[in-house]
Amino acid sequence: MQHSDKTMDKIVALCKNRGFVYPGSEIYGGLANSWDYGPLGVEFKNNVKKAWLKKFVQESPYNVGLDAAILMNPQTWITTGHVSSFSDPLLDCRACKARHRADKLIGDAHPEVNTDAMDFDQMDAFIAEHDDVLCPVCGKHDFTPIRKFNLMFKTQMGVTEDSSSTCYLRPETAQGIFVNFPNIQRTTRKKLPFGVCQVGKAFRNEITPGNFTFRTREFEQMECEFFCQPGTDLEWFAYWKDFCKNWLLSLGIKEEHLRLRDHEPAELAFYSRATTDIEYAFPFTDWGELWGIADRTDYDLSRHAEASGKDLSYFDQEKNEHYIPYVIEPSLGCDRVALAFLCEAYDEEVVGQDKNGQDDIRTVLHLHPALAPFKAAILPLSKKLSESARKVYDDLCKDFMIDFDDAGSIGKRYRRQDEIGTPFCVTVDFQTIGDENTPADGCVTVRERDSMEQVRIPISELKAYLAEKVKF
RNA sequence: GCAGGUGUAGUUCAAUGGCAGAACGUCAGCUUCCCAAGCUGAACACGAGGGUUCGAUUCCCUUCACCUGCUCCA
Repeated sequence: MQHSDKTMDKIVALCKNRGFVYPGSEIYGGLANSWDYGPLGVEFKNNVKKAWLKKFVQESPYNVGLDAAILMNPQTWITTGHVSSFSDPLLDCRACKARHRADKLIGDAHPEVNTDAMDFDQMDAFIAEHDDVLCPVCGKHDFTPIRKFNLMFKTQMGVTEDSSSTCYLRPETAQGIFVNFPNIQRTTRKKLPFGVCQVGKAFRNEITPGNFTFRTREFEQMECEFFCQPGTDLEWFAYWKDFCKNWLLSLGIKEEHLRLRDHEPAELAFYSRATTDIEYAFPFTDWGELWGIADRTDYDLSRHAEASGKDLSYFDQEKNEHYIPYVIEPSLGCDRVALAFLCEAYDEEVVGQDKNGQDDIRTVLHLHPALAPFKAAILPLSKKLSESARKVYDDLCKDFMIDFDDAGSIGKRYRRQDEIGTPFCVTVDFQTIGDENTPADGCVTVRERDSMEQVRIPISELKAYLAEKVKF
């Protein structure tokens, strides 16, 4: 598949046109960078989540699920450092208007200075006193004061607006898992290693969101926190890297569109021992991060144990000792990976020439059947067959999400289904029901999206046929 | 938030200080019946607010959204 500059525009247009994704609050002029998943989009995205949960929970010998609250005790975010440091010390160059991070500017000019130990006022003062801290763009020393961008959404718990009720929308889902670690371990009687998986919304006041649903302020994460014995963490780190990559490949992402990028030591977050990003070749950028797989050591549980005063250690029966588990965190952006699947699936095929000799283009989403919004569409060959086709639909819809369409020519309906990624079209024809001369054969034609090949199948076998084809 | 750019049906494009057009798409009817056929008809747009003007989609201001950078890392 070749992506051109226009590819992303076309995908966005298709999304809006067919009901995958609409701009949020559109009738009021929109809301910056918010997107609503339409009727097809919600099916698709739910399928993405289902496929993730299937491999990470249902079929996993290690993992269990959780759905923690978005609103957490605000102390959580003080403990994690989000309240104080989930914000970047940004300042602008007055001369050229470029924006920089103050800690990076200071670090560049004075590598010996530990900016992590400085607060914003100290950084401001340091820059004012050292005129060798220069703008990397224009080389001048003329900066605005540091502006504080706290990336957390604040809200009030309770009806009175006093500060004691300040609450935050979670900026990551992970903490809901960490604070529940003892509960989950006790109730599931799981022994290490085991993981806890969660799909849920998180909120970040990004300075610059963009690229359709790639970076949004409200987004959905699919995270696993995998707890293991210290010392085995790097082994498990490698295991989950592989596992995650294979999940993407098994759902149709091509290997050449994926890249595993190990973080340099300097790039690592302060709590992380090792981090690898799985990146995808989006049409709008060279590589965009899909999945961050991090070795978080015992940082999170230790901090929570310390701050809460509760014992979050694990008792290892075999070794007869208590210890804080290490954590491997594969964290996947749900909206991002959904977008990657769409980009991967999008294709325009030349399927012949029209009557003017122009290329006849078939737009098709080659989605994995498990991800496709509709598994099949029931298409009566003629409107006279609509009633019989309805019966097929009524029966099949109990087991599958399917569509019914009897408007327009059969070719047009095939194209519509191709464009939304429906893997199978089932046509009910005159032979299916028979007439005074021909006995009914009770068969329908099943047309496959990618090959466009057709097979005749008895209606009685249709369910089993589809079930086999769409399983993941 | 800063700098630059862009806003006309769902989409792609027109035109205009004085009734905003087309194509494709959508819907209805007729017809056809296995890969965007045909005919007839219909619905649908000047991003929002304000100003100048007899009159603004057009000129001015504000705002909102989108695109490109800075920044961000799910």
